[in-house]
Amino acid sequence: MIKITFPDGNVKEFESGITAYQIAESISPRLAADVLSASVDGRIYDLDRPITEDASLKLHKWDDKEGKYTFWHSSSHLMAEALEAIFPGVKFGIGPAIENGFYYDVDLGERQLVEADLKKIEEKMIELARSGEKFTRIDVTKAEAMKKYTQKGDQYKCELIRDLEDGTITFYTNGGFTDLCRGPHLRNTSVIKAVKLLSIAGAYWRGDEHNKQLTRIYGITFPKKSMLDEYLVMLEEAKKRDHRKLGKEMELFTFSSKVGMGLPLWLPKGAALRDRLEQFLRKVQKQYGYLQVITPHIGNKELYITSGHWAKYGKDSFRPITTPQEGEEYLLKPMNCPHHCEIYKSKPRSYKDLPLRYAEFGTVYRYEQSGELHGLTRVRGFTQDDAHLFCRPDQLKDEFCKVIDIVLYIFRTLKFDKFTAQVSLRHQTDHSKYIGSEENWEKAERAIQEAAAEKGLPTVVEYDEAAFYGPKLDFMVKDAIGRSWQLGTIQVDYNLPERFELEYVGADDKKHRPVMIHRAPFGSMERFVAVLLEHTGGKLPLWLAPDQVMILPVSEKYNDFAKKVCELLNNYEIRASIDDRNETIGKKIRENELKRMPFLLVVGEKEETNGSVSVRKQGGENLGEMPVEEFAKYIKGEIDKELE
RNA sequence: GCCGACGUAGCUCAGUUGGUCAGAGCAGCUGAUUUGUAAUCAGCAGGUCGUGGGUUCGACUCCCUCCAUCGGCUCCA
Repeated sequence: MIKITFPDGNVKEFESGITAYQIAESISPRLAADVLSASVDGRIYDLDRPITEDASLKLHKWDDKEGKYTFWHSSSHLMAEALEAIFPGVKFGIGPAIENGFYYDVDLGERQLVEADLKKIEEKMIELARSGEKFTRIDVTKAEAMKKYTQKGDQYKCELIRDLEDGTITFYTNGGFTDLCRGPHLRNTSVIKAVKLLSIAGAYWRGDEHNKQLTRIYGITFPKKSMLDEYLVMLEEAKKRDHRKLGKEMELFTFSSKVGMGLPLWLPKGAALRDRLEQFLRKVQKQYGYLQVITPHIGNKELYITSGHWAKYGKDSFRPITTPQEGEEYLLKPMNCPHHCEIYKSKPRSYKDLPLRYAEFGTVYRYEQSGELHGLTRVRGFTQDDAHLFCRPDQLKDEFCKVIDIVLYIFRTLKFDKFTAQVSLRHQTDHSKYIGSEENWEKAERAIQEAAAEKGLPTVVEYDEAAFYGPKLDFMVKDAIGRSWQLGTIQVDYNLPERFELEYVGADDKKHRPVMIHRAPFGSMERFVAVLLEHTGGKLPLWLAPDQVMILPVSEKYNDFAKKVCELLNNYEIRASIDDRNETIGKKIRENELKRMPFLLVVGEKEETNGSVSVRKQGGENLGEMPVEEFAKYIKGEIDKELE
């Protein structure tokens, strides 16, 4: 008999060799039907794999990450089986489960896969899934494994096997398809009810561009047809929220191939929106003691040799520009920190001066590969909401807390309710690649974690994710339809103070080296606007909306009254304008609704007589007739509420 | 940069095997209408069919080059 410990602490005895599936069955048939895989002592197991020793057991269903992972991983094998049936001789790379679904990298030789083939593969997958093939696991020796794939002529699998340790190699078979795989897998394919292959893409073998490019097929599967439908609706929704589409519709920004790819042009409404965001942040930063600075768009190459960026990024960057007479080399600034360091150095600093917080909406230029550019989220020229805090080591934690406060305030105001923070620390044992003293690193790593804990941030700690110059804290937000985006970042830096020989005179009258914090709560104005658009679907909060109020005269007879209303609202600094086109009121309402106008004011004979407006809120809610002044106060009140 | 897809009017998109196929809706302009909470009517104007070459009696349609866009890969100070 063996003892099985359940997540709730319960312990039950079972015969040795029992499987997770049998245990689930013993609890309830319903559970047995739902369970997809299990964790045995923290390692994921197939349901039919015998358990022979005392262990802790956790059963995974569709709702668990592990359950989905198993489901999709098995789905990728199912797809592989279908591919082999349709395209005999296909060679396989790797086929893992990913966050949303799975993919398989395959080598189809000379054959070209097109989108139309996906349908065929889907159908084959459904057919195979229906037949309820079992997944069976066998242990094989390295030699056997090698032999099989050498015979099959699949050099990719051979390469994978070469790196594996003998005695740990397993094969999984479903139907006529056998794959090198660690597992775990579903018991059989019949639980896969809905299949959608989403796209085809190229992917280098092992992610190395010197290797052959394989065909990557992305897909997703579900245990219920209705779940697939929901997922497809979500994808449609995501398409509607695409910031590139919204940016065009709302006339916020555009691109021009003549200006250059990845170089956004902000249109008047977009520029105004961005300006409001900047003012918002400026105001908060002022309260937190930041000092606004301005630095030029270019910097002498020497500056970047000093900072080390030239050595590390120079060759992959925009080439330097040269002065015609002296031949001096200048770089378009790829970051603001070196400039800010020189501001720090502009005069001797005392410990009493610290912390010093320099903020700048600094526009930077970075060369990104052409294929990597994407709307406003990946561009070649962008403006960071940058600031550099120079402080004493003992001030680090406090400064960190304050930065977190700013980030949280921004998230709260802009209704990013779901977020997490990633703490990126050094490799747990190997510290050879990091600059800065052991003592300072420990202090900083502790400071970040304590600050995050004090502020109640939900955090995930990742080792070996720190930059060589310091640990960092990155913020991830979830948008309204559940997608994750990385926004702000806070980074500790020991490198630049060293390289720029930054100093302050301590209370002991000796020279000390300050610590630097880089931080950008938005990340960049471009990226933030993009995420905000996708989060809100274009329905921006009132205080940010490019237009807040549209006045709709019932007919041209009331244009003069509309003008008066508009002026009055403008005097209250409300962004109002008049739709005085010669159109029916119905059409004006429809079009302004489609433009997501927050408030529509209908004015006609009744309103002119009463000096009032009839208020319609975006979406159709009718707030009724009210005096113009009252509406002005109402809307100001709504804006104040948003900014509380 | 690499692989694949795609590029027709300001926008969204039709255009069959190369031969009345240069089209529609919206937007724009002109006129009529003077409108009460999601599309009033009529007319007009808009495109070297991304670019450059080639095949052909004839190319939006077939082939090649380049450019841009989209989906990925790789990278991200």
